[in-house]
Amino acid sequence: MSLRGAALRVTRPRLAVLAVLREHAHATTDEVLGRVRVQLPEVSHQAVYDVLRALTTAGLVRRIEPQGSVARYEARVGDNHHHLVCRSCARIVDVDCVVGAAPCLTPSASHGFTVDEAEVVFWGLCPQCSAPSSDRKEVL
Amino acid sequence: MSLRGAALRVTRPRLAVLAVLREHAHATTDEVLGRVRVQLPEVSHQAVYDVLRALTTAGLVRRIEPQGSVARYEARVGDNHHHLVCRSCARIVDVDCVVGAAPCLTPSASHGFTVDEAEVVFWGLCPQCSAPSSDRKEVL
DNA sequence: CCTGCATTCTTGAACGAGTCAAGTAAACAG
DNA sequence: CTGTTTACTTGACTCGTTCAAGAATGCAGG
Repeated sequence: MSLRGAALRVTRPRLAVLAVLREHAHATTDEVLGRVRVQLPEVSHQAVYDVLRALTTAGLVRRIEPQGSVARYEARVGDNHHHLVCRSCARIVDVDCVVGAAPCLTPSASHGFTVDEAEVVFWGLCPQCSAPSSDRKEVL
Repeated sequence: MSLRGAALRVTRPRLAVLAVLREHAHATTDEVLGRVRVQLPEVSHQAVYDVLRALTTAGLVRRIEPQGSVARYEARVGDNHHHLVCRSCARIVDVDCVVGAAPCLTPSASHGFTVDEAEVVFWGLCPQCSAPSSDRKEVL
């Protein structure tokens, strides 16, 4: 069990949050709370905040914050993958590391910084939203 | 005057905000407000929020929101440059487009998305914070 | 140089994601 | 089983940002 491996106590809320994130990537705290409550109706919102923070700190979960969105979480960690975000419907999909791999993740001039991660977000329109007159779902 | 070019009325608050951002890149709304008030003590915080939004919409200013930070603004626009952020002191510096240019800005699999922008944030430690025992300024 | 209207600014309240704090409950080492 | 440490519950609160109504200002046209 990954919780034990991270020296975290195994509790119902933690197991439930992990299960939710494995099923539903890029969920917001609120969405996680809602889904966790299907199984554990009594969990508090504070518990979910605490759990998400603990899991993030332990590296079992990754927190992302695309512009204009509240924090979202995903259970896919350790592979430094990136995200593609639709400007229209806010859909998020994972993309593997950009082509050419490593060279892309080095800034041209690092100004003396020791860089340990390159975070990439691709912005655009998803297939549904870029289709001329389909039943797109506009955000807002 | 860039304001006229963007079909925006020329007002004191707008001129002041633009001037501040040209001097101080990556300033928060609050920092902008403080600096603007040196010249125009009466401006309201709402005016600064409105101005920043108008300038951002007009493309005269760019809004960035690094993880864990409030919104920041910069007057350098149109060149899709990226940012290097220090995990320790939160310092932000600009970096030109990553090496190799264009190829880096194409996701390996676009899942049908029409991508129009690749936003890159490099995380690490600035020279001061990565120096062994200098007088680093920790954030927090 | 005026006039009038649309836009912008002032004032003050409200919103919402996230955090703090104190006390109760539960995990797990021994 | 017991005790201690770590989680969770409850409820208040912070802070960046937005909303709303009315006053002020920029500027096109006369």
